[in-house]
Amino acid sequence: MRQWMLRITAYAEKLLADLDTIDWSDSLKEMQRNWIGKSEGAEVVFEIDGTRIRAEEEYEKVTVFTTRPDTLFGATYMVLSPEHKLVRSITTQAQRAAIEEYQKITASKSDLERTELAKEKTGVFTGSFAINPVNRERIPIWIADYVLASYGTGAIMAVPAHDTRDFEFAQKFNLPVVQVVEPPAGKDWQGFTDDGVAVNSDFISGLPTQEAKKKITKWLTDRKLGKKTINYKLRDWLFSRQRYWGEPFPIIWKKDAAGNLYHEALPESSLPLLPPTLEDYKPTADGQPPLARATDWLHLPDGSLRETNTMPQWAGSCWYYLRYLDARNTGAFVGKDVEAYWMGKSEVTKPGVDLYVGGTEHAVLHLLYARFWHKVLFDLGQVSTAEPFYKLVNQGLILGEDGQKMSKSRGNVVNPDDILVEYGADAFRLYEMFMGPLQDSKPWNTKGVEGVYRFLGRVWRLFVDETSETEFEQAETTATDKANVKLLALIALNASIKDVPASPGQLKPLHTCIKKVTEDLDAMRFNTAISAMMVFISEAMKWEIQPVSVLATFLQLLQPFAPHLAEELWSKLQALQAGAPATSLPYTAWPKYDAALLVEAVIEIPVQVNGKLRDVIKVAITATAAELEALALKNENVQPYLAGKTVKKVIVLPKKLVNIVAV
RNA sequence: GCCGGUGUGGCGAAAUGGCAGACGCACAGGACUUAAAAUCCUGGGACCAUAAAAAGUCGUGUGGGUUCGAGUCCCACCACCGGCACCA
Repeated sequence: MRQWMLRITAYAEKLLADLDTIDWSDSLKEMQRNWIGKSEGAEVVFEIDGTRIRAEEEYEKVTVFTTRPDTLFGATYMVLSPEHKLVRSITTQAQRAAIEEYQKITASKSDLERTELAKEKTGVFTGSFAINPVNRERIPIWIADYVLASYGTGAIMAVPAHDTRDFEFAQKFNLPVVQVVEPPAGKDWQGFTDDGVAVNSDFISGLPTQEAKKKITKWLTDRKLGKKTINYKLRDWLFSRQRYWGEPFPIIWKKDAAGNLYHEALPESSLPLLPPTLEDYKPTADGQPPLARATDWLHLPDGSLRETNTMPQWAGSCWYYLRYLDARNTGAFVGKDVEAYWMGKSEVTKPGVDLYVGGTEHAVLHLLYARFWHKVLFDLGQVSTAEPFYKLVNQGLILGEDGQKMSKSRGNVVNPDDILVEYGADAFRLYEMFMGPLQDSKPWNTKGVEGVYRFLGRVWRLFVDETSETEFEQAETTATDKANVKLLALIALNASIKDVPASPGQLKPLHTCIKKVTEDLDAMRFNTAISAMMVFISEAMKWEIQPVSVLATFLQLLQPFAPHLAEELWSKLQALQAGAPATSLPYTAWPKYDAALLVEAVIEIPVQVNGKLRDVIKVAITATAAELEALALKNENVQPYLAGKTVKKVIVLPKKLVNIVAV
């Protein structure tokens, strides 16, 4: 079957290097690094003994990949993957049956079986020998399924003394183990896989691992027996599917004069290419993808044929954030100006998507694929930035009430719809933000929703007159038209809310709250921002008169957390404020706090003796270090702890604390 | 096995190296009520003590270390969560 691949491996290096330029969590970056799996090493060419008849002929050769070329002198055998193309030609007559049997067994195993049954090493000797290029030693060539055809060259040199897998294999099949690395004192050289010093290795003996690698790689390169190589675990991306639902490829197939097929991209003028309407979405009888059923669509007037594979689901998720910027643009996938405005860097916007919040389940696939597409578009000059998502936050998983992952089988699923009906969207939203840090996984607790629901109730009662609410409720029960919005007009504000200037004692808690909420929003610490608002409300409930200006500012702070409630109360407040323009909350300027209002005249200073708290004293904020020290030393709760001791030192931090060191 | 993260009351959690447990849940006591719900007030880490308190001792997974002072910094270990896993 002919399939399409995207050459993501060509971007492996950029995808890896640019991780350093983006603000993602370490764990996420690490997952991508592991997925890309860069490893530096060398390819080494081994000749196969007995594969030439005359001296002037070349031997058959096998190339292996190793990250430890410095251990080449310790290679005591070689392993090819069972699928390696040379296996057939080098297998001797005596070994042929055993080899073919082993290949058959391997082929019948799934990838999963091959790795899960990995405890015990298996393999078969081919009967042939390779020649170690550094010392001309003959080493046996085996095949074994612990060597993967898809990685490196599909062949390895085995150094059992310094590789765990090779060591296990050598033990099982009684192959020789030769030490070529001297570990640090106290460690056994057998199975030692870290860096050490080369031994028994001719011209690299005595060199530390890193230098030994360089020297032997150069030696091999000079003699054309090998070269420095970088390998990636990242594979090219199989990008076609044989089903209907997916974007069709804008590709057509033609025949040249000799009758050979070749393909061409559709011109930009015939984009976007839409899928044809089909009655039947199944593949054709002869195994063609469903699109082949649309004969009118399939055949172009000039005799060429359309590609019938479709793209996988990933295709859309790789660029949707760009299309969203300019979704109605019929001339391009996104307008250049629009793209530059939203994705480019400016004084107000960060480069790329400002903030991307998503779950870890996308850590390697979606997030790597999207970065790849974006980089291709960037190299084509179609987008302004090299990365799509400079700042990314993984929200934590909400677990069931039992602390387990929610799942139907466990029966611990909480349906948001039920919560919305019971407590409303504001309470639901507020609770999710209040539960704890955004990035953490944490268990759901419906009682906790009641807590924030009660807080919203307190906010409501701070603003709304109770008797008017009762009237509203009665009117609502008797009303014939339940949806009558005018009934809401019955709800009146508390008489204690007045358009009067705020006192310093009222401004201080307000500005404390503005500061905390502002800072916490920036750092996405929603839980502590909400806590600050709870503290403010408890305070404001104690006041006899609530100035409109103070409550209005509070609503601005509440708006991002509980938008519906805040907007409703805001509209009521505006009626009280003479000449206030009728604006909607999200369009008002975010409040600023006045640091001067937060300063305390008298503060509490903890007094410690040898680091232990003994008293707290109240002092003027202006108290000097000398005054604090004097006050602390003569403090009656402190005195007993100084009795019979000498004061060695007194640590005084004005506005902070006093610590007396006494021995 | 390797990589990343997290360990603080009964529970969710706070805490620029400086009063551990803010805020919330659950719980207990009280007020209002004929009663309940709702609401409001009060209490609360553990231990020891007491009629009740005060005072005291211990306390942020475990063991060390740095510091006048460590939940916070350093070293070792344990447990849990997530990811990768014969990648040479």
